[in-house]
Amino acid sequence: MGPQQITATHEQRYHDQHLDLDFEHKTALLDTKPLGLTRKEYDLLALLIQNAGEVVTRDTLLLRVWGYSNQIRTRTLDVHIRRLRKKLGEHSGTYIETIFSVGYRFQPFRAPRLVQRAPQAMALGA
Amino acid sequence: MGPQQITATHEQRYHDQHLDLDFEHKTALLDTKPLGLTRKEYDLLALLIQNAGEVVTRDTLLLRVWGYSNQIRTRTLDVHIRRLRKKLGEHSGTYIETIFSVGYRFQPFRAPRLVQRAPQAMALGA
DNA sequence: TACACCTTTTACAAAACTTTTACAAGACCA
DNA sequence: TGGTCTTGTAAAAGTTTTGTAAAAGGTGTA
Repeated sequence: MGPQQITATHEQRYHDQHLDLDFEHKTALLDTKPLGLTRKEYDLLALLIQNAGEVVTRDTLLLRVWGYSNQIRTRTLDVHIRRLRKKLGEHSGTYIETIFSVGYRFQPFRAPRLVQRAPQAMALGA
Repeated sequence: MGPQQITATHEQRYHDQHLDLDFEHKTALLDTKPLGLTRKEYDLLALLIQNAGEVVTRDTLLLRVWGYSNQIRTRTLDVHIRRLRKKLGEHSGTYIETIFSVGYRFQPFRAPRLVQRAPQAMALGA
């Protein structure tokens, strides 16, 4: 089995084991089923995914998704993050990470390393 | 049974299990019965079908079917969609999808996947 | 002209979506 | 550990978009 098959170049799509985003058509699938994101939810997720692996600042998110300039106090980002996580279901924990006092980070799915089975007894002594 | 028989090439016809459109003669059949569409209704449905599977923007619909340029506020599209759905009857729900704040999408009919029967016991051990 | 049919508008209801509010829970630091 | 700041959450409030029924407006035709 090669490296994780994650296609996240600067192209039209994001793809990993569970999640598929089509940036051109603005659609999102989770385990092949439409995720049913609203527009803001999609924009938010897309921005995070386009910066997968990197922290995206709250300020950046509020600016890029909402057009809010700095210094606006609102909880709408948090609420949208929450709804996104809800829709991502059991994988939300591994996907969207909170960076305290900074922002959020999307982390591409990585299958848990397969548990290495104990090698068959091979007369290794002991 | 082969793949779904949907004929939607760039030709003269659309065909699926219930619906038949003849683009040349501008006729529409639902379960072999004439659908009795008016001209605008037909144009609307035809345009949606010619973009089956993809979202067609309200703006596009208003432009291509009505010749309306942007920024015209009218509910006529909605009214026509409604009458189309009515004529499509019980299948309207699966055919014409609303994409909130964007437009509509025609989705070709797909028979519900047959429930896979449990395979006969095959002595797989255990 | 009168009728039949089709299209558009109007006005409101309903649904979908977004933002705020209020507070709980969690994280960080002295 | 207590205080303070940040994030999570549920629910309410607000906004925008779509659905719907009915009326009004057009168009063609006998």
